[in-house]
Amino acid sequence: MGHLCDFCGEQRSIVYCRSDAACLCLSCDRNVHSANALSRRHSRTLLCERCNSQPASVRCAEENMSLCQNCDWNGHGGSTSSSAHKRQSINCYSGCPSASELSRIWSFVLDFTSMDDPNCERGMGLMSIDENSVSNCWGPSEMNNKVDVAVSSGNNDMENMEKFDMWMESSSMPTLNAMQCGVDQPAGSLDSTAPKLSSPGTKGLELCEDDLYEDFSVADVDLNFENYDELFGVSQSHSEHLFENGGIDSLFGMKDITGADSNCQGSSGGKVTAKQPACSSAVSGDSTMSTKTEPIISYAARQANSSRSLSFSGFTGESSAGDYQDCGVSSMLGMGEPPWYPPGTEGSFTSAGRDSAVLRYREKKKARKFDKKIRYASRKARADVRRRVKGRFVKAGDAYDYDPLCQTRSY
DNA sequence: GCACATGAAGCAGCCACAAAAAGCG
DNA sequence: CGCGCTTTTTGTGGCTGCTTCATGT
Repeated sequence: MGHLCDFCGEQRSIVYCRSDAACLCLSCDRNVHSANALSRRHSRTLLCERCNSQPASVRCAEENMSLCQNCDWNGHGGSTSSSAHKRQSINCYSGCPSASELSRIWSFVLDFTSMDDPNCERGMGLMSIDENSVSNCWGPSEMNNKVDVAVSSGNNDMENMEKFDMWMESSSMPTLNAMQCGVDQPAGSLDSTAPKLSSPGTKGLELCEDDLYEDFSVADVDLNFENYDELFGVSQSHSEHLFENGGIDSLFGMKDITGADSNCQGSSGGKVTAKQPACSSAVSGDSTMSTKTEPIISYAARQANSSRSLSFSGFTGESSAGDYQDCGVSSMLGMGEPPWYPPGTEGSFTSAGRDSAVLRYREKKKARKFDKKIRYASRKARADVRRRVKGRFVKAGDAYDYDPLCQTRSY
């Protein structure tokens, strides 16, 4: 018997809500998170069945258990036999799925047949793709999808690239485990095929100090798919069909991670499309959308047809980098979801190796500075003695209102 | 709880010009 | 390939105006 629900204290907790930091049974999960639009956006995932306290990040097919990162490491990190276990990443969901949908989708976990609730009829219509599920919804290999991550901030500044590199270096993130895609396209829009991403509060993209993986605060990254139909040109029934077929894969974005997923090469290989041209199939983040108004029609979407590029905007340059401090691509990391290491690559890290990587990351992070750097002292020296008018440089000999040398002002 | 006003904070852009970088023969 | 010259690009800081956010009424 696992951990009891934090809310009712009676049922076994199944779901972990990151926003509430609570372990909930499915019934309470549904009740709590159907209360309002805000709570529906809470990111939830399965609860680790080993420690019963942390959100599960992977599911071990051999042990038939959902495991958090730590338990996964402990269980699969060292032993060669167990490390070969076939595992699947588990991503988060939000919204208020109907019980029947849950029952279908989570059939491998448990049976929810007694949970049907007409109050939650929106069901899968409110299922949102959170950061994690995007990677899967966009790119199951069998769908021949390709996901390019374009990190754009107007112009793709190197700071963001550096941050992306840092993240890639430290985690070798194999998937786009982090996006909650939003679509806010008016019906009939010419560019209706181009879903738009936004990340309200992108400034909040931040890495906390606690842990390399737990650092990624994706609660601040709130990207939702809306208007799924317009986006993908697929009816909801179709999407349900996709869920049916995809099962938990569709909901949690689980995918087979024992095999190299070509769809994730864009991220796993660190491929970053610096700037994405406007294109109908592109997911442009240039225009922001609000996730707080329209009913969220979000799906762990499997997009079946085209290669799409996902671009992120809202990443600010160094001047504002202090706000998110670390990884400009934290939006690409799932709901605080630790990245998955494919076996044979970083996934074969031992615990010591991981500790070493974490240590290196932290040292590098500590050494990182976001203060303004003076690249040319001579230019600074020159600027320091330049006369100005209202802060602007003036030509030599022109009238000025501020002279740094004598601190005189004409006003 | 909502609407509105106010203040604080953050940010981009502007300016001239020397230094650095790039281009060319 | 290296040199010298010319042209182009870059970076520097204080201030303003704008936007966003928080707080109070």
